[in-house]
Amino acid sequence: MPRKVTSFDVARLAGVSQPTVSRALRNLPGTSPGTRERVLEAARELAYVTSDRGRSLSMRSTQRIAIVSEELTNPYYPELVEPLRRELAHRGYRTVLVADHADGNPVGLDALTDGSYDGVILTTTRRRSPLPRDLTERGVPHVLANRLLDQPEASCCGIDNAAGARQVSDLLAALGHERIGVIQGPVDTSTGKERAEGLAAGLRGRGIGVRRELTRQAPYTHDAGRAAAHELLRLGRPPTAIVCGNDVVALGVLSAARERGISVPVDLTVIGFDDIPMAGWPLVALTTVHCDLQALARMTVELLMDRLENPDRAPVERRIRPSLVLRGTHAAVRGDGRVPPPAAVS
Amino acid sequence: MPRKVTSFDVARLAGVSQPTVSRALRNLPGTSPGTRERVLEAARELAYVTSDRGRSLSMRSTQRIAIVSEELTNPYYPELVEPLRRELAHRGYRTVLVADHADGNPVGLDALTDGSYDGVILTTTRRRSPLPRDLTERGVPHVLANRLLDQPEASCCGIDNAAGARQVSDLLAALGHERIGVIQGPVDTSTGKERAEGLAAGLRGRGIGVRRELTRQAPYTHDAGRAAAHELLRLGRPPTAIVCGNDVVALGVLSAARERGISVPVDLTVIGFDDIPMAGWPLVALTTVHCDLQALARMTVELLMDRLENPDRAPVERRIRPSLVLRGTHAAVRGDGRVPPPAAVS
DNA sequence: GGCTTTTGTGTATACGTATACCTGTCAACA
DNA sequence: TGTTGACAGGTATACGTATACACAAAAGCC
Repeated sequence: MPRKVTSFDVARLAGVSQPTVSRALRNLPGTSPGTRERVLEAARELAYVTSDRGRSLSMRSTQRIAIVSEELTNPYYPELVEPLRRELAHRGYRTVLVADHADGNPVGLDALTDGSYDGVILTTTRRRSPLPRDLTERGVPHVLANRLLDQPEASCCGIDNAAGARQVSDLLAALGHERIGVIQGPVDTSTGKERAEGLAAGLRGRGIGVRRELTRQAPYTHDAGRAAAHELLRLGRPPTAIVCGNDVVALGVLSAARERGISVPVDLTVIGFDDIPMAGWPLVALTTVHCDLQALARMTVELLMDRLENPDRAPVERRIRPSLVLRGTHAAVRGDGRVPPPAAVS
Repeated sequence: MPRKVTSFDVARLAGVSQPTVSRALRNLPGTSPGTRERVLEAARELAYVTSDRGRSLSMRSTQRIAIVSEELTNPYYPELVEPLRRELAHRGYRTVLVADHADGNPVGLDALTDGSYDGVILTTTRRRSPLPRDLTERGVPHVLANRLLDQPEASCCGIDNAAGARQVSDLLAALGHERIGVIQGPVDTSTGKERAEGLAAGLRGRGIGVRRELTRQAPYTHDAGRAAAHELLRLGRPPTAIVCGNDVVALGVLSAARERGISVPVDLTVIGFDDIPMAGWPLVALTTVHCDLQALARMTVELLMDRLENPDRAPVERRIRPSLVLRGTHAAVRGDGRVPPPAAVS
């Protein structure tokens, strides 16, 4: 087993000193073309790769960004992480995913502050999470993506959830729905709170009230959405439409409807939020609110770069405007007229 | 902005030398209880966190394992990564996800050999990928999970795909299907090859032939499965059952069937492979082959630990046995008798 | 109470790279 | 031809931790 090859080995083979190797390999000025060529040749021959540990220690920078997220089994987050990764790679940073709740314990603050990362992107932060403040105190640059804090302690980039919810309420009003069920997300998340409040406000503006007995709260999972939907659908007078905290919950509602033999959209309208790819599959054809995660990622990374360069600047907040996507799970309330056809044959 | 606090700062505050701090914080023998207490107190007061860069450089070990995988937007991989992460965390390792094809280029070999990781787990390797050999040459311990190589160059842990495919063929034969469509995975993946061959062998054993005109090949995506299914379903005599390379492809087939107004399972039986969580949703209720990814992860990590401790031992191969899961997308061929009911109401 | 053995802690150094600084060479210029 | 300056490349050191080794003090032994 050959010992790991270092820049000293390359230097010896090329007949130069170690710093010259460092300069030549990075194309810094102050190296003659001939020497540079000899160094490159030697490095190639030895299959030399610069040690990330040595470089990081010496440069006081790892060129790595941590993305903190709940388990990736929620299909929304890979969709958010991928454009973030791409955007960061484009700027020369590697991305590292850090699980939010490793085996039940909250995220290890130490793991984020041990110098492994130049910055942190938080994606599943709760409204009152102490994590951003902790990171600030320890001097780790960070921004929030997707979710926001109650207090503007950090720069953040989110979706304009109120605007999205308003579009949903406009659609439901236009379709004549009045008994509207709501399965909102967790209230300790900004998305859960903003979407629920935006929907209530939008419906109120159309003269429609949201009734407490038709409202449920569920974490962002299929099973929670399914369970909540069963509760609503077995009521004496079930809702004619169910608005969900996000798409995954909406998929749970569709599962519940399937189990009860309720036809969507004929007997029940279901609306999601996020527009994950699955929502666009003909099998699902979910009417939902589309969020441009490319734009969200671009803006988030921009904000992070700003934090890295100007750590003391005041935090800012940005919003991406979403748009309604009409697919196959909405229809006018029964007896009210025509029903849109299901997805067309391609 | 306070300068990053080091073990020297802690040492000064505690009135000891830097090495004593190192020893005390790690509970090494050779430190008196009184001194240890003073050091811990000082570390707490300064909110000291051991620098990962310094420790890694000094210890020649990062306690990090890289998991190389295609984009996480394929729902299978988060399901595999999560138990791997858990298993590795249990043994004191952090996990880092490395994208297989960052922006189109093959995975950066340098990124895996720059000393950032103590070992590598490859999850989406092709049958003839040069990556394992390269890693061996550069002395980076590694194992394969899920997929295998043609040449046994590395330790690996996979599913017994042939056994799973045989169970599928037994089921189809029992249901009376004879015109069987196959949408197999990429032939340059071991999973694609083994499942297709296993199915053909199993059916042949039951006196059923797999016809070339009913066979398609598709990458492991929903859209590819959907397109292939449309091809098969618009044939003059379409198949009565379609066996898919994996669940995601099967979901594409279900989408295509929905688009064409074909009823599953009455008019078409669809079989997947993997049993991703989505397959169990009542909305989908996919009949498929279940793979125990917990077991796969446990075995994989075991193999990797063995590589870390005995780098020169010969590679080994392990297989996890899968099992058929009967849900709602299979039925006896039409006109043959009774049809199993769809999923029951809960 | 002299001897060895153990124990606690400090000193020196390694890990692999990057960079401030210094030196020597050579071209340009008067 | 002596002076200046640019430039190539070497020397020394920093980054933050871990550990081999030295050394002094304390403890055990007769």
